Amino acid sequence: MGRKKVELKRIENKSSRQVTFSKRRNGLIKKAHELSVLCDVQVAVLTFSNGGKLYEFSSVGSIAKILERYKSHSEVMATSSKDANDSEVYFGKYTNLKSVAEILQIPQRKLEGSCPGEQTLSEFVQQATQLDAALKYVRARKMQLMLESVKSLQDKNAFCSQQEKMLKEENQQLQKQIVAMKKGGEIYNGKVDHPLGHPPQQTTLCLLK
Amino acid sequence: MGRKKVELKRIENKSSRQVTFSKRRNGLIKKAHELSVLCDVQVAVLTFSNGGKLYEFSSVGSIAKILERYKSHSEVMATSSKDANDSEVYFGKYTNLKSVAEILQIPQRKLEGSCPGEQTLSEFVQQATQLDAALKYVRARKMQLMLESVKSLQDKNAFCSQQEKMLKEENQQLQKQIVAMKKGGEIYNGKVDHPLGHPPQQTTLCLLK
DNA sequence: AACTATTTATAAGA
DNA sequence: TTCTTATAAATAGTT
Repeated sequence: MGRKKVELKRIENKSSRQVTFSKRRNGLIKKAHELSVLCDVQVAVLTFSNGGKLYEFSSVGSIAKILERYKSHSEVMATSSKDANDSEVYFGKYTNLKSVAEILQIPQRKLEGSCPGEQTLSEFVQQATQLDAALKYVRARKMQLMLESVKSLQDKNAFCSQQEKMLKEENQQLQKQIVAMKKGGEIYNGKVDHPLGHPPQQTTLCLLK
Repeated sequence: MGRKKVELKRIENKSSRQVTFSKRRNGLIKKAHELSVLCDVQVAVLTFSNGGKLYEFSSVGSIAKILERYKSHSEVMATSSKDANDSEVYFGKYTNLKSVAEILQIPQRKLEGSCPGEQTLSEFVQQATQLDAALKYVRARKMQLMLESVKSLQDKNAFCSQQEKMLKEENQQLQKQIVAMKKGGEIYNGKVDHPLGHPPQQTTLCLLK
C-alpha cells in the first residue's frame, strides 16, 4: 500500500528497512488491538528486532499471561486429550480391565484390612504390573500417534513444495507469454518508442467498466 | 476499510463477529509474515478465540522458542511436572504409591522370602525412585522435542499453504491479463470474434502508462 | 465463498 | 524524523 507495490523480500537498504519496520510494526500492533476489541479475543504480538530489541503487544495485560495460556494449551493438547483417548481405546479393548478406578479399589480395600497376608501382597503386585502394562501401552500409543502426525505433516510438506514449484513455473510461463504478447501489441500499434536509455514506464493495470 | 467505517468496539452480532475474526486474523498473520520478511525480524502472533481455539503465527520455527526466550528456566519445571501429571492421571488418588518401580520392588522382595534387612529394602526403593525420576525426565524431554518438531512442521505447512494461495491468485491475474490482451489484439486486427455470442466482458483490463 | 465500494495502511517524496 | 499524498491493500457489507 503505497506509491509502489513492494516485493515480499528483505529490504536491503538499511535505513528504509528501519523506517518500514517502524511503520509496519505500529500497523501490526494497531491491527492486533482492533482484532482483540472487535472480536473479543485474546491477541498477542511479539517482535524481536535484529538489534535484539523487543516490541510487544498483548490484549490481556501482560504477555506472560498469554504465554502461560499458550503453554497450558499445548500441554493439554499434547497429553491429556490424546492420552484420554488412548486410555479409552485401551480399556475398551481389554475388557477385563474395566477402569483404573476399579483396579485401584481392590488393593486399597485389602490394605485397609488389619493384617495384609501374602495373598494380598501378591494381588498387589499383580495389579501394579497391570497398571504398568497399561501405562506402557498408553505411552507407546501416544508416541505412535505423534510419529504418525509428524510423518503426515512431512508428506504434506513435500507435496506442498512440489505444488509450489509447479505453480511458480506456470507463473513464469505466463509472464513470458505476456511479455511476448506485449511485443506483438506494439507492432500492431506501430509503436516502437523508447529506443534509447529510458525503458517504458511500469505498466499498471487499470480496471474499467 | 470497507463499505462503512466501523467503530472500535465489540461486534455484538455473533456470526459477523465470527466472520470478521476469520478475515482479520488472516490479515494480521499476513502482515506479521510480511513484516518478518521485509524487515528481517522475528515476529510471533498468538490469538485465542473465545471457543478456546488457538491460532498462531511465528516467523521462527516454533512459538515455543519465543516462549523460551521469555522464560528459559521454566522449561524444566514445565516438562518434568508434565510427566508427573501423567502419572497422577493414571494412578488416580493412589497417592501413597510414588512410582511403579516402588510398587513392584517392595512386595517382590518380600515374596522372595530371602530375609532381606530393612536397610537393603529401603536402599532398593531409593534406587528405584531415582531411576523412575530419570526416566520421567528423559520422557519429558523426548516429548518436548517431538512437540517442537510437530509445531515447526505445522508452521511450515501454514506458510506453504499461504504461499500456494498467493501464487494461485497471481496466476489467475496473469491469465486474466492474457485474456484481455488477446481481446485487445483482436481489436487491432479488426477481428471481433465472439463465438459464443457474448459481448466483451464488463470489466476489461486496460494498459495505461 | 465471491464481489465491490470504501476505508485504511503505507511507500516515496518533501 | 515527521508530514503529505498517491497508490496498494484490507475489509464491511452484500449477494
